[in-house]
Amino acid sequence: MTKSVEFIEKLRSSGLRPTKQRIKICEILFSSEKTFHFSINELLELIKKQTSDKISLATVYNTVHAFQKKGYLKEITINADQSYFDTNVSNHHHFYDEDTKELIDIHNSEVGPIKINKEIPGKKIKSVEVLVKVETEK
Amino acid sequence: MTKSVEFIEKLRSSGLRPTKQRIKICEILFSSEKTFHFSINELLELIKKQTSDKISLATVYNTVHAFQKKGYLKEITINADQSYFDTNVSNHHHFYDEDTKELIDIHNSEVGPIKINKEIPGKKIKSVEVLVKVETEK
DNA sequence: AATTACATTAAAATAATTCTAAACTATTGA
DNA sequence: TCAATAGTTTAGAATTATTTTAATGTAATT
Repeated sequence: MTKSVEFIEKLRSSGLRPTKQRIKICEILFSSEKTFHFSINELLELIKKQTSDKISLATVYNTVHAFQKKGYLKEITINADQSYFDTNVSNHHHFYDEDTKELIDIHNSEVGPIKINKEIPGKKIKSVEVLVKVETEK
Repeated sequence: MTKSVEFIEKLRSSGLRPTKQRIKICEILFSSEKTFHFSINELLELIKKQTSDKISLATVYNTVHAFQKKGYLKEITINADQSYFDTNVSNHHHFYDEDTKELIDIHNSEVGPIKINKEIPGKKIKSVEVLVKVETEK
């Protein structure tokens, strides 16, 4: 359980002013060791549940994007319907169940080395992400 | 170069009425051996260029989704901004250049076997897709 | 404490996509 | 062949996610 002072430090050190909205969002996103996935609307719901003073939708968008730019959040793109974010910013992969819309982490160590036998001159690999689509057996 | 009669056959055999809109879209998408990626708007542009009678936006959406459901198109999700579709429905992977927004196919044979050392009881793997993000070297 | 630069906000704007319901057309079967 | 029907197309309205605007508020700097 990280404390507000640490979030203030984290924000300030990355050039973001520690406003009460940002601190609150940090608390929601980064207090637990456990990482998780969320959509903007799910985050809004969490905010509503955890605080009485409301944070505007625009601020939630701004903050999430700012955190993403700083590398505190990672965007996950599963479908084009909506953006999802991941508080796990380490290099990892995902299972996605199209039936249940569930998204489950696959740790990097749970995927064997991936060999890409194709090169494009002038282009350098930044990341390799695996998405495993699954179905729930009936 | 596939001919209209074949598209009519293809449509009919998959339970889709061969309307002139669908036949035209088939011609645009499936006439060449080469596969390609497109967004709905890009497809609209292609339609405008290749025919005088216009096809409504709703029909383009309907048709693309119908073709996707029948397995003639595959949706590719790179970012949440927009949907992209691929006329290459075989199992394959992609390079994506975030600088140039370019999307390049990686044939299945160009990726080594991918070992997923994680199982989720009750869930069966349907597909394994690799997205390799690249940057253009400056 | 005053200034300045950055943040937050509600509301409006935008963009992609879906819905609606009326008009149209391919198919079916008398 | 032709009417009935079931599926299709369409323009435009509706919806949804996201971004912009511009006014107000607040943290940092002097």
